[in-house]
Amino acid sequence: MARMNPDLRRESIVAATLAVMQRQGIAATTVRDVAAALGTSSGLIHHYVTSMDELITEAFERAATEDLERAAAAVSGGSDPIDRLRRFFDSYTRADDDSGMQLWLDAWAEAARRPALQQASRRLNEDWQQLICQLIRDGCAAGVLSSEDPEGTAWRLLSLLDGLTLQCVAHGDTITREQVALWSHRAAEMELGLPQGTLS
Amino acid sequence: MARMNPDLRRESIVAATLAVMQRQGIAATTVRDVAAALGTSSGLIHHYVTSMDELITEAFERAATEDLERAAAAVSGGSDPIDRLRRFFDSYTRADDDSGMQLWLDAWAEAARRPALQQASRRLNEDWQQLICQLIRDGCAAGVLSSEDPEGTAWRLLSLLDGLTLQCVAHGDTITREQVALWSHRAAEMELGLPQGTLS
DNA sequence: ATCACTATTGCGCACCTGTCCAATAACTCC
DNA sequence: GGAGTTATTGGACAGGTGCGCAATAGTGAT
Repeated sequence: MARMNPDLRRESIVAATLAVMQRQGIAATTVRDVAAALGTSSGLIHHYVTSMDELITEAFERAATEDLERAAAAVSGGSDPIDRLRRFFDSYTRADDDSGMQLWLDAWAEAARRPALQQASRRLNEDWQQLICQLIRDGCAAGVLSSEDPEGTAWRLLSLLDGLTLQCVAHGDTITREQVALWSHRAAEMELGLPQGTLS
Repeated sequence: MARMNPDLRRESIVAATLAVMQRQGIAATTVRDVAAALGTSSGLIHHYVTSMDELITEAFERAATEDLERAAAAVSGGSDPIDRLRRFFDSYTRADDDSGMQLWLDAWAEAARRPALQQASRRLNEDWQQLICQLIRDGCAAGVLSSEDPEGTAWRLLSLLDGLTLQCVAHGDTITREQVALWSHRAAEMELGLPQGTLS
């Protein structure tokens, strides 16, 4: 393989690791797979990364952070709180494929055994909850929706989305993506005192 | 190791497998670990079981089925639907430790790579949903609660419980068991047209 | 053109995995 | 007691794992 700028090389390693993780799952991601995906040798990976654990955590953290930023971008701009809420559910529900969520399933399961991964996963979940919470507070301030416990409501909505998507990804089509969207809308309408159908 | 009745032996192998799975996680459970837990040799395991995959699926299926039956037992008897609902949430929320739910996290993550496990997991989830659904229908028939979509409501409540418990188990104490109970009660009250505080 | 530097290689090491199998030990029945 | 059955053993096998390291090749400065 041609020589490469170290920063770019490290970048490409993390990117390749992420791709392998999404395809094969965290537990089945090996140094050799990542090297093969890059068309290089396994030794090179260890020249840039001290351990496989560190690499996996870093790749997950990057992917998850990008997801969050995408959601944050989706709800920014346009000041109608109801519309921002709609856009939030859209960005969560309309993932291109299941690999993103499958990565979360892996991370949750592995968290108990990988402290660094647990810390990253935990922090990112709290950020998601804060994103929803802010959306609710803004809507309350604007007077278009109501919640007597924005923090709790945000946790309930996030957990419901996680739980529904989980069914979707882990069990094939026990429930469909359309149902995830519809049902999370219904729950949000109940939580926020909105007329049924406002979000769908 | 002393000779043992084949049926009892098989029983003990599945039980030992389950114990190892709960301690180390599904992915890290090996034939040798199970054999060591029993104080026997690894060859013995394969004398009773055709493959490791089959063994893991069987152990998970047994543990999960027992959980479900415990919940079903908790809601049977006593005909007050509200009280049965309360008992259901109690039995789900008051697990002795986290290892039971951790097993579910593992199963959901592994489901994508183990078809037999996915099938078992899927079927058991549907059974849980049916259990809740029947509870709701009974309450509707008795006129003490209302739901215009019992199937959907059951999926939402189950997914919410899964999502909340997930946060609890995967992320330490991001949210507490008490909050899981309280928040799922709130959601159920909203879903079923019950006055706030009915279930807590 | 020669040098120092370092990105990259590819193999070796120790260890782990599921599965299989001949040998052995323990039990039952005659 | 001897014979037949089978539960149990312990190691062999082929393959996989993360990691380390001497050797190599490409690069920029002198």
